[in-house]
Amino acid sequence: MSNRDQSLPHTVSGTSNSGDALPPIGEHVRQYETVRNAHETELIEDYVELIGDLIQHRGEARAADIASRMGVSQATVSKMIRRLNELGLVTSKPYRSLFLTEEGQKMAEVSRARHDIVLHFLRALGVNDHTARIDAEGMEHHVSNETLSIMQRFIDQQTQR
Amino acid sequence: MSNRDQSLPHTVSGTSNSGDALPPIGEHVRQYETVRNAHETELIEDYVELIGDLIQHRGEARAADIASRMGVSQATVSKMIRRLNELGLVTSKPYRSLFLTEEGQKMAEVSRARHDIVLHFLRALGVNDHTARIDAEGMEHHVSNETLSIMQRFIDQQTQR
DNA sequence: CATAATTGTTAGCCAAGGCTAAACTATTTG
DNA sequence: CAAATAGTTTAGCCTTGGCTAACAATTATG
Ligand SMILES: [Mn+2]
Ligand SMILES: [Mn+2]
Ligand SMILES: [Mn+2]
Ligand SMILES: [Mn+2]
Repeated sequence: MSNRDQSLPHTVSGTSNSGDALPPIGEHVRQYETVRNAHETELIEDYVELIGDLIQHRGEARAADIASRMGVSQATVSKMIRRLNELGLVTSKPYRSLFLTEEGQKMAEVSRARHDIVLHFLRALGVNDHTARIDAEGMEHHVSNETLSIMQRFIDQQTQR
Repeated sequence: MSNRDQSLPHTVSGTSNSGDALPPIGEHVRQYETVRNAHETELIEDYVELIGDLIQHRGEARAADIASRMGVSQATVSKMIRRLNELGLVTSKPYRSLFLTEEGQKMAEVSRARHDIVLHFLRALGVNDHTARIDAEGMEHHVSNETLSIMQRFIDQQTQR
């Protein structure tokens, strides 16, 4: 299993992390930093997006539904809702269902739009719907606007042809 | 996936999270679960991959280099190395540089191969190299094997034409 | 070769995101 | 309408992944 053999014959197209020298330190740091930053907002975005979806499709967002859809305990959801509250993304009265603030709605919208682009892109690429949904749920938080608009272009090309 | 949807004029290509009913609970849970699982191994993979790269390009992997490339304190790296040790991925003697175990090398290889495919794919798609590197660093951990092999196919098509 | 600089480790702190168990509130139903 | 059920919150625990400060070891240098 050495790494300078022919084990990856097809990836010849250009620069690669394995074949190349390491990136300059500054850029390398920025890569990891960007990922760390994304991870700080990921879960929040997923919650807000889900709350928006529940309101839209079910009329209301209740903590129990969030818990069962996320596959997580109600206690976990309750704690998270307090955080979302402190962040000014939702409003909630005790034992009542949730509402998104203006800011929360904005975030839900942006997140859902991005999520949809990634999902549609994967499907346009030829990925099976089930897999595409799973991959999109994680990928969506790590896709730059530049990549997003290229994905959108790709979707448009694939679908109107 | 459900149908009966006439909203969303531009996203016509198929099912969308926003226009559609919510996914069945079981599948929805699996999406989030997959992301949570990925997040458990992400950092580990990045460390191991970086250690492999440092050994390959610099001859050795020292904690200080890891810290400066990851943009993180030496204490953080030291703590993480203990974990990698416990996981059987690296061997290390105090104040000495690091080595990957068999298992660590395997993980480094797999991670790097996957990372390369994602990076090459983004570049083949038309994403600027700098952006592609940043996006790939996060996306790589959320891409299924199915999607990976479709990406590889895409790369091949783009480059030999 | 003694000291300075660099590198690595340890201790102790913090926030996030999980969990279970127990208490509390609201809703449904006999 | 009282009791049972369902939903929500709180308390307290755990792990991960950051940090700073203090200390220890190694390596470089005058
Ligand atoms: Mn997501
Ligand atoms: Mn992620
Ligand atoms: Mn990587
Ligand atoms: Mn990565």
